[in-house]
Amino acid sequence: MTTDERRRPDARPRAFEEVLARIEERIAADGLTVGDRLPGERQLAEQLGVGRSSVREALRVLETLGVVASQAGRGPDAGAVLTSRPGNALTDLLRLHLGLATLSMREVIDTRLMIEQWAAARAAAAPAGTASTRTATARMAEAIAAMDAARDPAEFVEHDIAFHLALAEAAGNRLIVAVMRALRDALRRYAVDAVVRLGDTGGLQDDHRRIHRAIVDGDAEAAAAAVADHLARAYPDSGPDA
Amino acid sequence: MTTDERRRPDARPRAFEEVLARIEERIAADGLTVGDRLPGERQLAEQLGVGRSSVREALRVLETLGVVASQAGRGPDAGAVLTSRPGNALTDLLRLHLGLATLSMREVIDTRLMIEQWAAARAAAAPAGTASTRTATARMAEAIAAMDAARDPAEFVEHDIAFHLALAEAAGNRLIVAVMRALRDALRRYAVDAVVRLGDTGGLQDDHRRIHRAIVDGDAEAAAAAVADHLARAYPDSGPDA
DNA sequence: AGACCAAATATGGTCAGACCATACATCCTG
DNA sequence: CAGGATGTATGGTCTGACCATATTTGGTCT
Repeated sequence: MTTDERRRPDARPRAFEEVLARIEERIAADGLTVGDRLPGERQLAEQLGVGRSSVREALRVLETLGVVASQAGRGPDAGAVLTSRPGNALTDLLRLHLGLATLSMREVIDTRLMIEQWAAARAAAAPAGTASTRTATARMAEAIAAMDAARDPAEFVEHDIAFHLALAEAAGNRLIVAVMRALRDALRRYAVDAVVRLGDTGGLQDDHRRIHRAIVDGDAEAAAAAVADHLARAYPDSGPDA
Repeated sequence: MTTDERRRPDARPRAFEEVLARIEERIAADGLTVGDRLPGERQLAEQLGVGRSSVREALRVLETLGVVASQAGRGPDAGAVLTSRPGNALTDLLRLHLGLATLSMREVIDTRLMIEQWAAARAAAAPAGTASTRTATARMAEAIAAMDAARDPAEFVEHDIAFHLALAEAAGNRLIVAVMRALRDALRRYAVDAVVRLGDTGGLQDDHRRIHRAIVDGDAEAAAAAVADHLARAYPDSGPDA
C-alpha cells in the first residue's frame, strides 16, 4: 500500500510497509472490526521482527486513513483501536492538495454540485419510512430553523453545512456522506464569504424548504431541481456549462 | 490535522502534528509547489526543535496523503519532494474501509454510478475542441479497440477501466478522476467476476461505443442515458431505486 | 584531456534503548 | 468498604548509532 511510483521500481519494501501489509492481513484474517484492539507497539514490533519506530510509522499511516486511533494509558480504551473515520483523511487530502494547487476550488465546487443533486434525488426516491431517512429529514428541518435564528454568516454556514450533510445522509450512502463532509469543510471559508456577499439569505432558506419538502414528498425530480436552483444561487458563476 | 475526536479533547498536540502544521504553513508561505524539495529530515528536526522520529512520522502522513515522496541518496531528486498523488490515498482508504466493513460494496458501486453519469454529461457538454478533451476521447476509442482484442476477462477489465477513466478525464475535473480511479481499483476484482458471469461482452462494447459517440457529438443527454444503460447492464442488481 | 574508478558525503531507512506522560489496575490503609 | 498511594502497561519522544543508496568529488591511468 501507499505505493508510490516515484520510488525505484525494484525498491525493497520498507519495513513500515511490511507492517502495514501484515496488519491489514491480520484484520482480514481475524475478522477484526471497529472497536477491536491491536497489540501494543512493542509487542507488534517483536512479533513482526521490526523496530518499534517502523510499527509507529505504520500506525501513523493507518491513523491518517482513519482506520485506527491511539490512546495512551492503560485499560480497555488504551492502545491502537480500530475505528472508522474516513472523513478526516478526505478533509486533509482536500486541504493539502488545494494548498498545492493540485486541485482548484472550481473542481471542488463542481464535485459538490454533483453529489448534492444526486443525493437529493436519491433521498427523495428512498423509502420514506426508514428510520435513518426520518431522522435525517428531521435534522434537515432543525438545521433550517437554526439558520433562521443564526446571528452571523459563520453561524448560518455551520447550520447550512449541517443541512446539506443531513441531505447526504438521507441518501443513505456513507461514502457520499464522508466525501460531502470533506468538501464542505474545504469550502467553509468560501461559503461564509458567499453568504456575506449575498447579504439576504431569504432565497437560500426558501430553497432549503423546497428541498426538504420535495424529499419528504418523495419527489425526486423536484428535489434535484430545487438543489440545482439552490446551488445556482449559491455559486452564481458556476453554471452547469461554465 | 488528522484530528481524532477519540483523543482527549484537551490533549496536548503531538510533536508530529506540530511538524505537519509547520510544514503546511511553510508550503503556503513559501509558495512551494509540486517538484520543490523539503529540507532533510535532520535539518527539519533541528529547525522545529523535535526529534527526527517525529519529523519522519509527519512525512509519513504527508506521503500517505500523496503530498510528498521520499527518495534516499543524493542529488536533486533525493529527499522529500512535493508531489501530487491523491489517488493512492483514496485507493488505500477505500480498500481499508471496505475491509473493515465500514463501507459496503453497494455504496462504492452507487458512487461510481453517480460519478460516471455526471462525467459523461459533463464531457459531452464540454467544448469539443479542447486539447484535453480530444486526447481523452481518443483514449476512449483506443480502450474500446483494446477491449475488442482482449483475450481474457482480466485484460478486458483493465481496458474497461482505462475507458471509464478517460471518460472521467474528459469531464475535466481532477478530483473526480482521482475518486474514479480509486473506485475502479476497489472494484477491479468485482468487475472481473461480473465480466466472467456475463460471458458475452458484446453488449458492453455497444454501450461503450454509444457513450463515446454521444460525447464526441456533444449530446449530454444521450451520453448520460448511454451510461445509465451501460451500468444497468454491468450491475443488473443495482437499479436506480434499488 | 578524457575516461574511468574510488572515496567522500548527503540523504532516507532502521534499530535499540532510554525516559516521560497518561490512565487504569492493584493494593494497602483507615 | 472507601479512598488514596503505588504499580504498570501503553503511547509519545528523543538520542545516537548504523546501514543502504545515490550522487558528488577527486584522483589516477591512458
